[in-house]
Amino acid sequence: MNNKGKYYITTPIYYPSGNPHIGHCYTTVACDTIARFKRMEGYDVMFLTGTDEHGLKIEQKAKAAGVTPKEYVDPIVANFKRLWEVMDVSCDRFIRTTDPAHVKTVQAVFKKLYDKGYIYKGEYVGKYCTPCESFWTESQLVDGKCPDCGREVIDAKEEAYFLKVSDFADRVEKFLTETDYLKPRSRINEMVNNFIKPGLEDLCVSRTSFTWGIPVEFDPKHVVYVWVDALTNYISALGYENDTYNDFEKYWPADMHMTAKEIVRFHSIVWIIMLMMLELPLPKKLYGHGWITFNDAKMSKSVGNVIDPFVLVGRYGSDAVRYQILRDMPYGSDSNFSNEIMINRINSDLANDLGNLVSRTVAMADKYFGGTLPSEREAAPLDDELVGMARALRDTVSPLIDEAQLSQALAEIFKVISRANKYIDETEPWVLGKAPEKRARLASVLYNLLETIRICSGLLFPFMPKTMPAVWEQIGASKELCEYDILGEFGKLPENVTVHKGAVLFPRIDVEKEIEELNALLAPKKEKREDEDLDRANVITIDQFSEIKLRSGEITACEKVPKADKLLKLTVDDGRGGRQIVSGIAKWYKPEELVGRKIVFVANLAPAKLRGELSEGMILACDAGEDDVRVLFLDKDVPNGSTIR
RNA sequence: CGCGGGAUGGAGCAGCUCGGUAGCUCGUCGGGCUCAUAACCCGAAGGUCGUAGGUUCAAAUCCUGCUCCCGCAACCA
Repeated sequence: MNNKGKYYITTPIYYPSGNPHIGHCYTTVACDTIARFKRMEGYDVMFLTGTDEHGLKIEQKAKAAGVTPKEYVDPIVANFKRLWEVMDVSCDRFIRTTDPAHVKTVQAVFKKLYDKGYIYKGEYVGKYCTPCESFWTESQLVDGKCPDCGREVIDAKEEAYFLKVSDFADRVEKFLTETDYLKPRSRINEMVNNFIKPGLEDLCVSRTSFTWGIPVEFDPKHVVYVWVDALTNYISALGYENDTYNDFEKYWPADMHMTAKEIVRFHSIVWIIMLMMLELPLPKKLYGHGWITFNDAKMSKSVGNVIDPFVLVGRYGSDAVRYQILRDMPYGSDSNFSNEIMINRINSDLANDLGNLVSRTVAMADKYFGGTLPSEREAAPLDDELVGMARALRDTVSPLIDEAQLSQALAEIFKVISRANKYIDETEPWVLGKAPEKRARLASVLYNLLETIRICSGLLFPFMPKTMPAVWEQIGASKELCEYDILGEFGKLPENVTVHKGAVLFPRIDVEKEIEELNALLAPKKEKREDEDLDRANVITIDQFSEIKLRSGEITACEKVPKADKLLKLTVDDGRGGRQIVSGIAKWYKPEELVGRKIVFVANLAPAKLRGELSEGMILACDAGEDDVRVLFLDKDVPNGSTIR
């Protein structure tokens, strides 16, 4: 194997506020497959993944759970690592933003950008509302007053550092439109039209309102905020500005950053600008993939449709899960996931086509030749198409891998597998087996099949690293015979190859039975327990509760807020002359359904402007299952304005 | 008129850049085969290519209007 140089590939670092889900699996497994393929091709690969552990949300969750942020995050990070092990993810390095090396790099990068004048302490005149203790930008103000409480605001200097991204707008736009960096290309317009053309706003890169983060060295009451922390992982993990690692020179720039589409924005604009500021080489490719959706809804913890990857792997094996999610994700857009889709895919492709092809081929070699092929051969024109396809396969697949077109790559491989199944029908080995004078012809047929399987399984190895070695064992191929260099050649198995019948590679799954069992298993009891634990850990006193003034009220008028698809504007009789409340329930209630109904509202909530409409209070409603919300209605005879306690 | 993507036989998708036979996978039905994990192979049924116009000898493909879905952004107090 000749060395072709280096290849650096990264997943995003994941936010460990909850356990990993199937969406994390997709990105990571896709990168793993590419990493394995590039290694096979002879590249010196660095495959990085990790976790992004700082931030307000984790600080809050930890507090609620009564532990330190690090204590909160550690077991979740361990879960990520365990999942990657179970999924056969061959990452070379795992970076945590809490690693001392990363901390050191972020501080150095922050200082460097500051020294170069790209990071500055916010000096624009911020508007500050003293009672609310909140900063506002000019554009957020309502009639020049605090959008929260409507009171006067004063000029104040915001204590935050900003990254001066605006100066680089032209250069990033040029980079995005004139290079091959961002894929799929349709995202380029999206980025340019949405974020660059309207004018890039300087990015807030430090916070003083929470402490769970990397302190700014020269101004320790600030912690570094999100993107400067998170994006820097791609270079801190190589040892840029730290001594823990030392392969920055070797691996940077990245050959492939892969992310889901929602953070393409930060990887295509902010990251590029940061690197320009640091005068570092720019990464070569960013692929923004779609989401795995479940019944057409975005994968989300709150909707409760998370498919536990551990359960799936436990039932079908890591290779089958890897195969399905990679096969069904179209390039650049979303893919739908359901138990049924997964099982059907496993059955039809892996069990029926691939597994069965291996099984029938090996069985025939066993039956007709006692497992070892004789060396006589007799070719026929019928062989040409299959042999041609198998020989060309490697060079068809390889460029697809470079473009992260994994689904397409699998489709190409399975075309050949399909052709091989057809070839068996055409050549009718069972007929040849009955005629002693056709021995040589039969040997050729079986040999062609075994060779086709060798090539396909070799190319499938990066996708399904656990099962393919079992295939090699069965067709009598050593690992060396499945190396990349000879996957483009036909006829590498020894003439007198010996097969070994083995266990069924991918057992067929009984769809209906399996779905029943899965549904029972995947009932969302786990989520609920987590919620309960949080409730118990997060108790308040009766005094705290009584600070919230709940009152009854009657909706006397109701209309949609224009240009807002979630908002309804309610006029509520509160027994004191009435008030207006804006509520985000337009999706579930029509205005006319609400008029005349009695509801519960929070009477002492700070007023706010929503989409230009004043809202004084909040009406109570509850989550009612997946994507449904029900308002709490009261009996008709409750007087308006009564205290609720 | 905030930005973008989509609407193709029962399901999921390709085709549209460079107009001229609507293709693939799954499912359904019929047949073949028996080496194989009731798997494999062949064939058939099934599509006004969202809608209304326009350009053209000819439009799924180009142009215009409209409807509906889906992301992002704003907004769920």
